[in-house]
Amino acid sequence: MPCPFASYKLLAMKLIITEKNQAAQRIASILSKGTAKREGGPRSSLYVFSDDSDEVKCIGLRGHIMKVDFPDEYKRWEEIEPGALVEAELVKQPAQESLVSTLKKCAKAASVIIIATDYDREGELIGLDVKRLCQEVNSNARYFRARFSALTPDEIRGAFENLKELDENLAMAGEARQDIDLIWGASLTRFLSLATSRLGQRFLSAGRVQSPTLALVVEREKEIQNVVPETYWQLSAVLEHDGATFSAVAIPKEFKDYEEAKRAFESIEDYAFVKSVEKRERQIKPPAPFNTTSFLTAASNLKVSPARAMNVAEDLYSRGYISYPRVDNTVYPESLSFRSLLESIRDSDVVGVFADELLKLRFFKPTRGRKESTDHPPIHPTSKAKKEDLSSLQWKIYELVARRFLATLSKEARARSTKVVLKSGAVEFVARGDLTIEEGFLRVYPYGRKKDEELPDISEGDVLKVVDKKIEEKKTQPPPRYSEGKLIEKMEELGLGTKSTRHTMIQNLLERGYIFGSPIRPSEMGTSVSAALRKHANPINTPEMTSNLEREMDRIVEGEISLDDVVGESRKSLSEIFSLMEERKEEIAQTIREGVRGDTVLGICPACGGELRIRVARSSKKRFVGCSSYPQCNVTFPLPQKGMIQPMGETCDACGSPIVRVITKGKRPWEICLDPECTKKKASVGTRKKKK
DNA sequence: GCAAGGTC
Repeated sequence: MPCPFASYKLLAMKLIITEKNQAAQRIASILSKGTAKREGGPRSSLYVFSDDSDEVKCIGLRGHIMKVDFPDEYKRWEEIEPGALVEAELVKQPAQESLVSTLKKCAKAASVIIIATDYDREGELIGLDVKRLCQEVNSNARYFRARFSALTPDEIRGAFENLKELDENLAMAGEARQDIDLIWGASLTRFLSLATSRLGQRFLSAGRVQSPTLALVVEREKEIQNVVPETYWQLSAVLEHDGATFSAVAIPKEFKDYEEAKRAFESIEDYAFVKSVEKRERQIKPPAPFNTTSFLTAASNLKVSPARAMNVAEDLYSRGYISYPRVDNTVYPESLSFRSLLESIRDSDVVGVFADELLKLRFFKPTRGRKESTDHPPIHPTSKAKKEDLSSLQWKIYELVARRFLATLSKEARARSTKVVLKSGAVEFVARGDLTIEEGFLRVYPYGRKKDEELPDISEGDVLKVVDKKIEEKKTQPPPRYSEGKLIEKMEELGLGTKSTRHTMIQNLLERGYIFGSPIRPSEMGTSVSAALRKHANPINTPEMTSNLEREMDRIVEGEISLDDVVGESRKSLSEIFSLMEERKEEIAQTIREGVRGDTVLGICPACGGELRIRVARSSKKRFVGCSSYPQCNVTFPLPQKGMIQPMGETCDACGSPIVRVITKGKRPWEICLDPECTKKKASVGTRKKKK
């Protein structure tokens, strides 16, 4: 018998599901006009309110709610041929049991379920996972999809007044990515690790994003080593005018032939004649708003690694100081009120005064970046901050974000550049000056500002005294190694990883001992793993694997091809790779082992000039450093037993022993010289004690 | 103990 109250509105319950707590809170607040209440303690992400007499529950997930994995019987690495993973079935499991049960409990009572995850492919996938879970407990509910591109009242109301259907094809495209990443990554990781007997924590990994990223670093190192430096000569002179001196460089900048350079050099007279003076004014535009990549690059320039910068930014975000830090967008949305943002940071330490100044403007003309998307607004401060409330690193990041935001609303700077061409003997010289004449945004955003290079006031026809002249031998420079910031930029350019994962990828490569140092260099192990992948599993070593996958995913979205087709094809090509790789297993293992051995060389023995290597004591199995000239030389040093040891290529100026870096998971890397008796070390320990 | 992608 139908319940007589079935159509009574109070019995209807709407369930809204978002991808993160922040979105749930905002949506509940907007739709309820501020009346929504949090249910289940301060750390819960369930919000309840009523709307047109319906009860509404809004629940915030924490990213993906399901994870994909191999069935249990594939768990033990040693007992399964890695090649077997290529064809293995995949299973989906709840990623967070407690969230799944809360979700199901709410779904049971709901008549309408609205999926309001992020408006992107992964958001659609999370949505499909949610729908499947809810359908297990409630087959009668109606499902909708709310799509919004910002957590603003207009966008949110618009999305909920105009509900759509879940795009299952888009979700399947995400599922294809998940499957392919797991199949390729896990099978190749296990193959490399098993072939070289590196199991446990020392495993060797491979993946669609990490391997091409490692290859970038390895390739750059190869380029650097392959550069045959060309010698050239450069002439310069120091000139004087009214007591002020400046230097000028001869044209051409590079003399390839020494005799020619010498002849030119010898022709330089005691005086130089000013042939021309050219002055130009130019504008320096304020920078574009921060998205994740440009933020991480800027932080990297301040010597804060992307991984740390991201950690701090997430912390500042969760405490309300800055906006959501994972964004692609570099254009402020219309809905952002600059005036109220400026007002909310005007009491900040250091940067508040700049906000005050900007508030005097009648309207704002913010800069725009090239990337415009609708995910989130560019990173900006959301409330004032006091230095004393934050750690020094937190303050550094807050200040960077706040200054950048203020800079995007500030006036351009103006600079005057001067180019002076002079002649002395047979040689023409050029001197350049650059002077900021209007500071504009540079006052609030001085990062990376170039120093003024001032030239004295010179006019055409002047005759200046040559007070010094030089002929210098120089060498062409190899391309520079990547900084972490530059590597993130390069990854973005190549489409590798996402705003949320790029910094973690680099962190991974560092923690696994594939890369090290700043700027980044590959370890011998990283180089040999990359070489092995390039030779035997090349697709995973190139950015094209990602771009090809993107194309296939687009076809899934268009309904031209199915998830199974794409994953099936992918399995087929991986299986071909495996059959060849298994034949060459010993050869691959050999190459990588040589690389690993290469990394045990820590430097030069300060006593005999031999090689200091990491060794393992036969009896205690403990590692230590020993000299390659043993038993002639019996220099040994102890080593920390945990963590990765990497040579820094430097020696301690006090004891002459090599300096190494110790990397322990979860800790900050630290550097020490090998000699525990080193006087410098004792001194520094002493000062540290004093501080306490 | 594998990947990459979300988020805390």
